[in-house]
Amino acid sequence: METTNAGELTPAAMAERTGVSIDTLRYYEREGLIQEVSRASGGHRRYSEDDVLWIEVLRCLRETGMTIDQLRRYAQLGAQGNHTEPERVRMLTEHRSLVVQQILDREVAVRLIDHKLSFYADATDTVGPLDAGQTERVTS
Amino acid sequence: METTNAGELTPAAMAERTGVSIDTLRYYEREGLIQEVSRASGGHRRYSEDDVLWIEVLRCLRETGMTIDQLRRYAQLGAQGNHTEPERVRMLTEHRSLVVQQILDREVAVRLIDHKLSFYADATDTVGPLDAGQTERVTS
DNA sequence: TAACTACCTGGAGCGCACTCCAGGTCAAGG
DNA sequence: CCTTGACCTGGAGTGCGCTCCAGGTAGTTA
Repeated sequence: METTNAGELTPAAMAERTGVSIDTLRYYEREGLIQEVSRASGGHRRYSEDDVLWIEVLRCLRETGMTIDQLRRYAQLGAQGNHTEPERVRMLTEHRSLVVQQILDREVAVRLIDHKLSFYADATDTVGPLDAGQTERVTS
Repeated sequence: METTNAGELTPAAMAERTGVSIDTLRYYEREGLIQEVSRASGGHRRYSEDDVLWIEVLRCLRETGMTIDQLRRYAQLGAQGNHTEPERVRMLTEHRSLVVQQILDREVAVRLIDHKLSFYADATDTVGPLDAGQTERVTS
């Protein structure tokens, strides 16, 4: 096996660590979400521990609905230096309120599901035809 | 204008009420998510108040990640009568735990964003070059 | 030396959830 | 009667985020 320095991860190891597939890692790099991944002899990628942290940030933002476009912008701002901090803060603040809203929406969803479940629990098997359709009453 | 009975909604009115576009309403119907929408003369759809409630349930489940395939299955179970209740309960219960997990994930995301924001707040404008990149330290 | 394995690149393909379009119908208003 | 506008249908198109593939290279193992 090709020698691997301490703290350096092969693509396979990186995929294992982060749960992001090798293809997706390359895709992120192509799209400008990850900069300058170092290379071993033969051109093989070697990811650092910092790369791991960065991927975890990307995934966290991505999984909460930030688009690839926005992630690219955020990454490029980071690469451009300190003067871009206000814009990065703006992006994070905006995304934060989006995520907070997602939480609120999902809390509503859980309550709706619970309501429907309690409806089914009450019904046991003595329900009439009114309950058979798509629209047993939802509004409490 | 074509006569509209009380409590009946034209496609345009339905879109307005539910925030779901006319095209998407038709798409849902084609896909079997909505059954037997009534028609006015000339074949124009007329949605009922029950349809409104059902669409709101669909959107609630859809927006929390239930796929069209699963929604179709859920809708068809509803149309098949009471004996499908156990399966519907199973689907809702499973989806519920997915949504709960989404909430937990998003709470983690908010904390991560707050951490990064507090990092920026501390930095004011006296930061060194170490902070410029993609990977200012994230782990507390 | 030959085979094997992990990785490389550029580019095509895919699944999902819509979204749009062409061409047509039909009731109401002028 | 003619125009207008909301709606109809079947089917094609779109954008996003991956995911896969062909053909090639470079170290390691037998």
